[in-house]
Order: sequence, then C-alpha cells, then structure tokens
Amino acid sequence: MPRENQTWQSVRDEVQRRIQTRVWPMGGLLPKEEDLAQELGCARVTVNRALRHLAEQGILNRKRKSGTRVAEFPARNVRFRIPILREEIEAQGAVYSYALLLRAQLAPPPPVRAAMQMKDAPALHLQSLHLADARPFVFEDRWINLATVPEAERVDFETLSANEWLVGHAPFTAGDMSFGAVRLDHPMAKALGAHEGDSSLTNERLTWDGAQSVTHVTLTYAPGHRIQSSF
Amino acid sequence: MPRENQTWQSVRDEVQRRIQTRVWPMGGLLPKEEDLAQELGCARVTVNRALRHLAEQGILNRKRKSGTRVAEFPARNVRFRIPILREEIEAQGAVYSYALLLRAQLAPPPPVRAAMQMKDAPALHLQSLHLADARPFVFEDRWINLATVPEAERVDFETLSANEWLVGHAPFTAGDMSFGAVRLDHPMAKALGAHEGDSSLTNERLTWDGAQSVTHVTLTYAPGHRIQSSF
DNA sequence: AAGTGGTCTAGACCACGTC
DNA sequence: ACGTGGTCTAGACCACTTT
Repeated sequence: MPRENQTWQSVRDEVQRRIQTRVWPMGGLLPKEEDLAQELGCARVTVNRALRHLAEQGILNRKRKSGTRVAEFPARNVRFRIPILREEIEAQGAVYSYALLLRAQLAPPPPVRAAMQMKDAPALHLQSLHLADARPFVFEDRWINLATVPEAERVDFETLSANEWLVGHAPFTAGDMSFGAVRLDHPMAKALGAHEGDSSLTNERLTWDGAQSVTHVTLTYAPGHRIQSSF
Repeated sequence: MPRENQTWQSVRDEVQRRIQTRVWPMGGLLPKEEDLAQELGCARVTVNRALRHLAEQGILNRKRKSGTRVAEFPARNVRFRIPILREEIEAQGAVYSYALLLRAQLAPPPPVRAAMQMKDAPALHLQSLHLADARPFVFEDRWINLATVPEAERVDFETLSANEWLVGHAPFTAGDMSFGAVRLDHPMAKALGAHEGDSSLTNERLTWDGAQSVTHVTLTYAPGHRIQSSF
C-alpha cells in the first residue's frame, strides 16, 4: 500500500510549526527520518529533503549517528544576491555608464599582496567609477594578478569594465566576500560626489582559480546605499 | 544494467567545468536533464539535484519547458550566517556581557511605525549595548510590537537581552534584513567608545509572525567590524 | 498538446561519527 | 560495531510554460 504523497514543503512546514509551538524545543532532538516519514505518511527521502532544507537555513543541526536537533541559536543563513553592477543599476531603470580613472602596473601594497598570496611581482591596478544616470554609484579599486591572468595586460579597460571582462576571461572557482563601513577621505568623497567624512558601505571580494588568486576588488558605494534580503 | 553511480557533487563539478571552459557559453542552453543523465551515466534525479544546486547559487536559470540556461550575469547568491550576538562574541573567545540603557513605552517614530505597519499604539522601545570583554561591540535600538507580543511589557530586560527573550517567546515566520553604513553622531559614538564621525556598519531587521510585525531592530557595530562569507 | 523541470516512492548501500 | 543521515537508482506522475 503506497503512502499518501506528502510534499517536502508540507513536511518542512509541519516541522517548523512543531518548532514554533515547542513540540520540539530549542536544542531538542527530533525523531529519526524513518520514524518521521512513517508518522507523516511519506517516503524517508521526502523527510530528508525537508530537514536538509531547514538545516541549510540554520534552523536545524544535523549529524550522522547523533540525529537532528533544533538549533540552540537559530542563526539564520541569509542569502544575499550579489548582482553585476550594470545589472543592478539597469534594474533600477537607470542608465549605466563606466569611467576608468587609473590604470597602472605595480606591486600591490602589503595587505593586498598578502591576501592575494602573490610574490612581489607586479599586478594590474585599476580604479574606476560606475555611474547610474551619470551619478556616481560605486567606486571600484581593483588589483588583477597578472601571473594568473596575463592577457589582462593587453586590455585597456577604457570602455569595458574589468568586472565584465573578467567574467568572460578569467573564471574563478572560489572566493571570499565581506562587507564593512568606511569613512570617506577627501579624494574618495570627491570621486563619489559626496562629502568628506560621509559614511559608505564597502564590499571587498577576493576570487581564486584553484590555488591562484585572480583579482581583489574593493567596492565603495555612494553614501546611503543599502543591501537587502528577505528570509 | 545499472548506471555507474555518479555523485551529484561530481555532476555539479562537471557542469561548472563546462561553463568555465565555455563548452556551454553564457546564456547558452544545456541539454535536458534526461540527456545529461544518460551522457554522464547516472539517474536523472542526480542531475536534477546538481542543477538545482547551481540554480540556487544563481549560476543557472531553469524554467520548465524552456530548459536550463547558463545565467547571463553570473550573479551569485551568497549566504551569510547571521549569528546571535552572544554566540558571535563567545566564538571569538571573548566574554559576552549586556547592558540595558533605555526602556520606554511609546509610539514609534513614523518611519518605524510605517515599516512595522502599526497603528499609533505604543510599542516597547529598548536601547542596549552588547559587549565583548567589556568593550562595546554593538549598540542595539529595538522596537517591540506589544500588540503581537503583549508579554514583553512585563519583562524588564535588565539581565536577559531582548534578542534572547524573543527567541524563546515570539517565534517569527518571516523577516527582512539590510546592511548599510552610518556616520556616528555624538551619543552613539560615546556609547560605542568611538569617535564622533567614525563610520559603522549597521544591520537592520524586521521580523513578522504571519501578517503582524514582531520587532524592528537596528544594530550598529563598533567601527571596523566586517561581515564575511565565502563562496 | 507537448516538452521540460519538479517531486514522490521504494529499496538499497554508503559514510560518518560515536561507542 | 552500530546507528543515523546522505545519496543513488528506476520508474512514475505532476505542474508549469510555451506552442
């Protein structure tokens, strides 16, 4: 006799309900997948999918042998969508444009060099501005590892932003990203059309192709910009 | 004759390889799941799992009937882990402590009231400080909707932070979160042990239990703090 | 109407983590 | 050694989208 075709979403909802009504208290142990499946009248794989989903969100902790527990600290894993700047600007209905401010070839300063795990070989340094309807939106400060992407030396980046060129020419396999806040100094404020001392959100990214660093970039958003997500 | 037991991770890796080497160019159409499964020698469900995973990351776009395409803009969906403050501080090996600075009951200012979709009913307003090794770490400004959580009125929050109390007493079903940067004014700088004009990362959250808002909180981190993630 | 992804079931075996 | 989650396979049906 076949079971009664629960969906994994309905299992997820039922589990969340039991957590919220504290049938299963914080830190409590859930029944094992097989038992839950039998109780709810579905296949174990369906329960597995639902519990895996909640674990990815940080609501459950799962370990083999020890079982599944309600997380003590319901630390949520929140997803943020990190779009290409052109896309983000055009999605607002604004016209995207780009201006190269500086292009040089030199050894990066020690913190960047250390983060990129480079010898003292020169790298390509680019500073540029991304504009929305001709208003400064983001200031970009980028270092490209020429040992990893030697072709970059022959590109002038006057019309095509480094971001878009790299997307097509230097695939990456991993990366780190962080957000912070920074007080604008005079030149940066001037570039962004803001005031010295204003506060800006910064986004720093470092990408890798295997064990070799590809590029290190710091984006400084115009003051007031926020990054949003729902959960 | 059974197929040869590929793992979904190996399928995912192979697909990523083909995207990086442009066997499947940006915007290009992938074979349908069934064909891919046959080519790679595994079950269709295994291919499905791998492709679904990449779609969740924003690397692929999938639509029924039209098929699976390589995303034009490889916008990554990056996961950030948003821990409870106590957990975050203790994870650094520091001693967590907490101090309530203000507790009042009044109608929130218009922007907060609008965001929380409240009438002009009073809400509970709390300001507090979270400290790591007795050094200010985060300033918290919180509004609690007493229509949703009336019990909060009888809690003094002197020793237990609102965050930890709410976790146990006011489950939420959804929320919005955003990050921004702010220039510290004098009182905030003083509370955080920083200088007026310093720049801080802020994290704003609004949680809902169904259609009713639960709480609105703005966290202002001590200057220099960053939020990190890998992908 | 037809094509493609989305999901379910049953059964099996594997892998990790604890004892 | 053993218990629990992790995953795979084959086959089936459903659901959404476009023709």
